[in-house]
Amino acid sequence: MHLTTKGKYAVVALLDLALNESRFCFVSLSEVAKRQSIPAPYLEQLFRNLRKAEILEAVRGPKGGFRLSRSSKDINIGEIVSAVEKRMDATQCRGEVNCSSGTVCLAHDLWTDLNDQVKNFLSSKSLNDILIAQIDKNNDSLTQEALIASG
Amino acid sequence: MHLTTKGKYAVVALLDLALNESRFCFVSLSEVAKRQSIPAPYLEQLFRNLRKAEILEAVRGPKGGFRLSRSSKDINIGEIVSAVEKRMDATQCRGEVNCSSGTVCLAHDLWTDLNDQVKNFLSSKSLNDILIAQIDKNNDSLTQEALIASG
DNA sequence: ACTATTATTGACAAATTTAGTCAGGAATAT
DNA sequence: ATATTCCTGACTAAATTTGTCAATAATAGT
Repeated sequence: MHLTTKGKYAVVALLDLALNESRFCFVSLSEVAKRQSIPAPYLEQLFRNLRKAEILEAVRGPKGGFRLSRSSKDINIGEIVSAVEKRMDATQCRGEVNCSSGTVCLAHDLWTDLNDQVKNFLSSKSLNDILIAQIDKNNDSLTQEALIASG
Repeated sequence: MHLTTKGKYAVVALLDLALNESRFCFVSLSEVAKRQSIPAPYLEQLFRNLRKAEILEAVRGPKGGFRLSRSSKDINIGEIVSAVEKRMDATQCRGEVNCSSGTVCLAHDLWTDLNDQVKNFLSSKSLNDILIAQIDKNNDSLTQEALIASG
């Protein structure tokens, strides 16, 4: 089970897109890359995968760019991560499929369960959920600061 | 967050040890390695870490070998995995600690939560839990077979 | 004391994966 | 036309994982 910068970059980039897109406006890859400090050519690779997974839509040319192909409420973190990560599945015992045959893999169910656990967690969160949580948090800290300042 | 063969080998090896040890008998590394098809010199590295983490005890010389330093009920999968995996922590945003300073990492809490999720799951399972589950499973399938055979 | 067995240590090497780069091409608004 | 932007495939470098090796230390049995 591998969660690398790919998955993290992808999620952050999509959050950035969700924040900065408007219905009729596409956001260029280079803007996102710059704002989030992600190497642009690297992000291209990731966006490629996200487009294949029908999470992103693109338009070429000037004023072109990317936008989410669905509402941020209907895109969950799990699908983003598995669109860009190739080895997210923890099930494979040493990469071989015939794990239960031959020598029994004593821990097979353990890894299956862990896998489900992670998958369920990531699938239960939408892009929008993350944004809301972040905004709430900022408001709280602003309120805190205001209270302290006024205190 | 990386779960590699190291973590999997370690868990399987300890399960093997738990199954094959008796209170006064140490099991040699090479036996475990052979039974579980793990390259012995590689397993040495892992056992080194498991001993440092005080999960294993060793005795050298003939009739020497390893055994669990505690009851299998008191060893959880989480500590085994973190004894051998160096990058299990998913929190770090691109490896940097100062994530929340400077540019805000929009997804920071997400990865923290995921981390907790995995950590809690793995810590909640003891070696013994896994063994019991496996034994129950085998009994069930034996019962199934017996039922089928008896027609 | 000698021998065989087994763990201990540190360093090394190969294979794989991740992370990042590059050059050229295709679409499109102006 | 031209500049902008996405699209594609291939490539490189760095890091990590996986596995190996050789020499040493401890100990049981003889």
